[in-house]
Amino acid sequence: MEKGKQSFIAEARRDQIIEAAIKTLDEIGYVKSSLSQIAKRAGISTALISYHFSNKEDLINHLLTKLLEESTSYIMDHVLAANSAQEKLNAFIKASLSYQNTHPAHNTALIEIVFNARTPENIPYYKLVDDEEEDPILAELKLILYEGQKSGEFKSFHVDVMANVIQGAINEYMFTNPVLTKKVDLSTYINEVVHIISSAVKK
Amino acid sequence: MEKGKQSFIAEARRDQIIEAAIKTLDEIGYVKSSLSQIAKRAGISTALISYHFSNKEDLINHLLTKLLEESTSYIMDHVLAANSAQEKLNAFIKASLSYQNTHPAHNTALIEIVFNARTPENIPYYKLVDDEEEDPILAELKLILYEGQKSGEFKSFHVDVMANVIQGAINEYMFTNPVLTKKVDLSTYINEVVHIISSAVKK
Amino acid sequence: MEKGKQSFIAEARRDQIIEAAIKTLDEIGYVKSSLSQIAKRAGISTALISYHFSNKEDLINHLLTKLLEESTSYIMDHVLAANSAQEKLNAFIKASLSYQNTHPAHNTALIEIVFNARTPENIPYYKLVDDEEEDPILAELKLILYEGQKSGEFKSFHVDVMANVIQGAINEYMFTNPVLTKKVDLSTYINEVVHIISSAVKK
Amino acid sequence: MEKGKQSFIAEARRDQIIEAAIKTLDEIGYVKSSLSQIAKRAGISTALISYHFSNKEDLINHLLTKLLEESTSYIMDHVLAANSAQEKLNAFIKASLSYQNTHPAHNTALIEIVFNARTPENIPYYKLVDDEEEDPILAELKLILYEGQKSGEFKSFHVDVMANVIQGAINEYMFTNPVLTKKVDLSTYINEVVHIISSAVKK
DNA sequence: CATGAATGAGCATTCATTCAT
DNA sequence: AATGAATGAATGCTCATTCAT
Repeated sequence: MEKGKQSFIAEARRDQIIEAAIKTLDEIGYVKSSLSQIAKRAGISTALISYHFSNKEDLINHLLTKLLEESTSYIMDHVLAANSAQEKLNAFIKASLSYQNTHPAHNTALIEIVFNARTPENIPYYKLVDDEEEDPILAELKLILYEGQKSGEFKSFHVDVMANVIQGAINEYMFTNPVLTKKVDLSTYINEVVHIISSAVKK
Repeated sequence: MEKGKQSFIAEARRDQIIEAAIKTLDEIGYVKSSLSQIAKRAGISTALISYHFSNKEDLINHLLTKLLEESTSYIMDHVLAANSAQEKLNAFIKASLSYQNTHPAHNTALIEIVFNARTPENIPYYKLVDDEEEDPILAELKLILYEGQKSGEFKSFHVDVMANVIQGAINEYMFTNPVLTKKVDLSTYINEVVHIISSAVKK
Repeated sequence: MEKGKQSFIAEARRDQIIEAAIKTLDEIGYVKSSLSQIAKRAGISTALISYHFSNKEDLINHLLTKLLEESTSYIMDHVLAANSAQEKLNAFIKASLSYQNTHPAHNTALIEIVFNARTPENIPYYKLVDDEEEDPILAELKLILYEGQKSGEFKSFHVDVMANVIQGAINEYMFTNPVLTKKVDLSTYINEVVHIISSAVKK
Repeated sequence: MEKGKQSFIAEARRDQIIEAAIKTLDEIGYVKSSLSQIAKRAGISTALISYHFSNKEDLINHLLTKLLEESTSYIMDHVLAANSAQEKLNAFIKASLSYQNTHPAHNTALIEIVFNARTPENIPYYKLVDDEEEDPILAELKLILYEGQKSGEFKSFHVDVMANVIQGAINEYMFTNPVLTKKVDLSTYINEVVHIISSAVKK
């Protein structure tokens, strides 16, 4: 398995570069995150990044995919462990918010990319990612809400809007972290949001 | 009053530059919004921007202040016209969301700055702006909620969290504009959010 | 004429850069002629070249245009001063060869560009320039030959081929300069070529 | 004879690389012909080129030697088959021009190298190759002219200049290929040049 | 007040070359 | 013999800023 070994080394480097990119995005933000800044944090030359990724865009896309997959699977795992629609919804909220605390750098990196990167046609990523087909998280949330309505657990409401309100409650916390955290710690925030949303959907 | 006249001209220039900056941010995003791109849209030289603003950061900060004041006063005006806490809350939600539609370029520019700019110490603006002291909007929202509770209109809930949930519901809409808008138009979204939040706060 | 003065300065800089580019091409060849090498010879920063020319390609094209115009007018001036077809032909050969001696750096720069530069579509310049419509020199040479035949000074021959043979005799000298020059100096070469070509065209 | 076998393999590799280099030069020109472009066309790694040639310059020089030897022997073969000086001269012209048609890629590669490569001292190759000692073709051409004069077939003329004129007539055709070819095909060009030169040398 | 001219610093990327395997 | 991995140097180019006019 010579080849397997070789790709293992390359794969390890790519992972290392991606981790360094996350660190860079977290520390100095998207605008200043040049290849040389990433290389510095990875302890390698900038040319090596170009060797392993065809483009800066290519690197960013790989990074974004990784971050999305990671957060998605984290949330999915917790949702799948729950049974009723209400429990799944609570698990969804809790996991989404917990992820921010357990992976702060990854979370910041995700924000930095989504709100800064643009396609070559100048379309911001934040106007792309919430496409239902491409965002399994949003799809899952809507599924939970639909099923809860079908099973009679939840009352009637506009699913798309409710999903957006829930996502907003989750996302808003991570943007306001430092100030709000002083007053409201994460577990309190989770409990309160779960309570507010529960009473908004429960029959 | 030669000096007064000069200030007036200078002030007009500064406004012109700021308007061009808004247009630039809206059209090509923060990352590509160089001084020369802004100057091109203002029909002036880049050097003139440097003359009127000590820094690019200085320009961005003035621009941000203007955008915040503008949206703040827009929302405040609508809130002040309402009477009961519930009416004020509804007005707050409606005005916040309407602003996105009536001032799309300003709104996009605001997002671009908040999520891209960082202080010299590399602290992202989105971790700064929701400081209660600096964000009169958030303060007003909390005030509405407090007064509603005091007057008995609203039930008991965690005001900081509820304020965050409401802000989240508002902000989330503007990030997901293109996809969600196809399904849910603004007035529907406003009605639904008002309904959801109302039943979450009403006694 | 403020504006005239300003463009005069800019024009002077552009000329200075173009002269430096000629020197650079002559000294180190096309392949190594980077903007920084040109800037070094001009005693300015590379950024200033980018300020005055939109592109490296743009600079090269301006340079090429200048070199072609210069050599063309040099040759034309001498041809126009002659009367009969034979005299014009002799003047053409003499002037073409003399130009190489009087403007050696310009001549080398011309060769370097023509044989090295390629269009974005990868077509070498040397397959472009000898287009009759774009190369007034070749057109003039053919005209002389045609008129000589019409007036009865010259005998019958294939004008396109004869023109090519004459151009070849001229160009070949400049590629082999150092070696041939040791044996055959320019005036000897001119005399001999004039003699050879004369007897090839004369009736 | 292990070593002999190894040399044989190595020699085959070197040839393969040289062939790939010719293809590369023909397709994308000297400036863009990087080792990686050559390696891609050879189906090997760039490192292997560095293994078989000490330098890029070394590769270019081997390639040039090969191209020169090839065209030289092609022309020589045809010249040696002829008898009288006049026949030899005609064969020389015909073979030189035919080679361009029968080996177009090799011919283009030759031009690309000769007009682009420079020695470390920045002397262009086109000012080197026509050294009589290093260019057996030019030597042969002069020999034909000398012998023709000695045998009384040719009249008196300056041999060095005449050789240059003939070489110029040959070389010029390959630079102007696309435009001239539309009007004058190769066999016509050969016939006309042979005729022009014949009457220039014949007694 | 306004600009054209100018620059140093930084950018992403490519290159020829080296080296361990 | 052959390669993937790695790098320092160089490329063309853009940027925010300064300055003389």
